[in-house]
Amino acid sequence: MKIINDGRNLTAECDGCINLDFTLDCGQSFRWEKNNGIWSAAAYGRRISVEQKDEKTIIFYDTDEDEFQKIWKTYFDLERDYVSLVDRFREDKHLKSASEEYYGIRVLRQEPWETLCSFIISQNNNIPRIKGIIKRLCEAYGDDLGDGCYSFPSAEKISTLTVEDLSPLRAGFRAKYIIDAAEKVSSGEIRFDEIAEKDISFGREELQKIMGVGPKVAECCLLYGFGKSEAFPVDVWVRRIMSELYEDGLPDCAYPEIGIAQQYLFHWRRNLDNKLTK
DNA sequence: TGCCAGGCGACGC
DNA sequence: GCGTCGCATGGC
Repeated sequence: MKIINDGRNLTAECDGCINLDFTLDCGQSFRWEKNNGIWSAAAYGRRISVEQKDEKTIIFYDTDEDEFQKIWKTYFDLERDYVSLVDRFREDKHLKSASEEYYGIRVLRQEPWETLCSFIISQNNNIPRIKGIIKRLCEAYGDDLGDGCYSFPSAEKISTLTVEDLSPLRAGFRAKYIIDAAEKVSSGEIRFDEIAEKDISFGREELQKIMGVGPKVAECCLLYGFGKSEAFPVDVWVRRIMSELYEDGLPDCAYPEIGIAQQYLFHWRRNLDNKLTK
């Protein structure tokens, strides 16, 4: 990867297999918005805008090299060799179809707290509404970063709130889960540094101590928030894929990064139904 | 209109 | 341990 710094923006020449449209709108992050070809969001307390110029070139607006190295390189998983990884996925027929149709999906490395909270909100919910709830949460309790952009409110901040305070979010039964998560995280009962460091099974147990966090939410949090690519979230779509195509389990070529394989399969299967109903 | 959504907790057995 | 049900809300 080559970085060009013109003093204001950074241009990254990636190795390939990167598609922002797929990556930022494939159900792993709920905060990105596209306007005039430029994707914008807040992450890690900063506002960031990115634009894809060609199949390998991404422009990072309003950042600097230091911030890029510390945050965005990891956030966009730019150091992983997706070209080789997806080549390996192609050994399987269905994974080949999924990864060719959605070539360039990357699994983002989001903040653990935002990821945990977002996937608590995601349960028994649909993506447009998940986005709305998270947007209202950030606007109500996040920091104003300018241009109508708000940071994701910290666990400490949310732990001072009540279920009633969250009622304008219209999160329904999930509000009490958000509060419980905030309390356990801010008190140190759940420690993200330990989860990041230790084996995935430790993270599974720890996260499921939170009310409203079961196997699926924990798995999403470990995959998207802790970069544990061996995590494998099973939702209704992945369950369908498994029963329709992989009754005997995933193919060997999906291992050990089965979480990344899952992201291709999830998006592929979900959009198949969208196409059929249109 | 009714069905369903990137599930989970409570409950009954 | 495992199956079933209710859950808030609203997108389609």
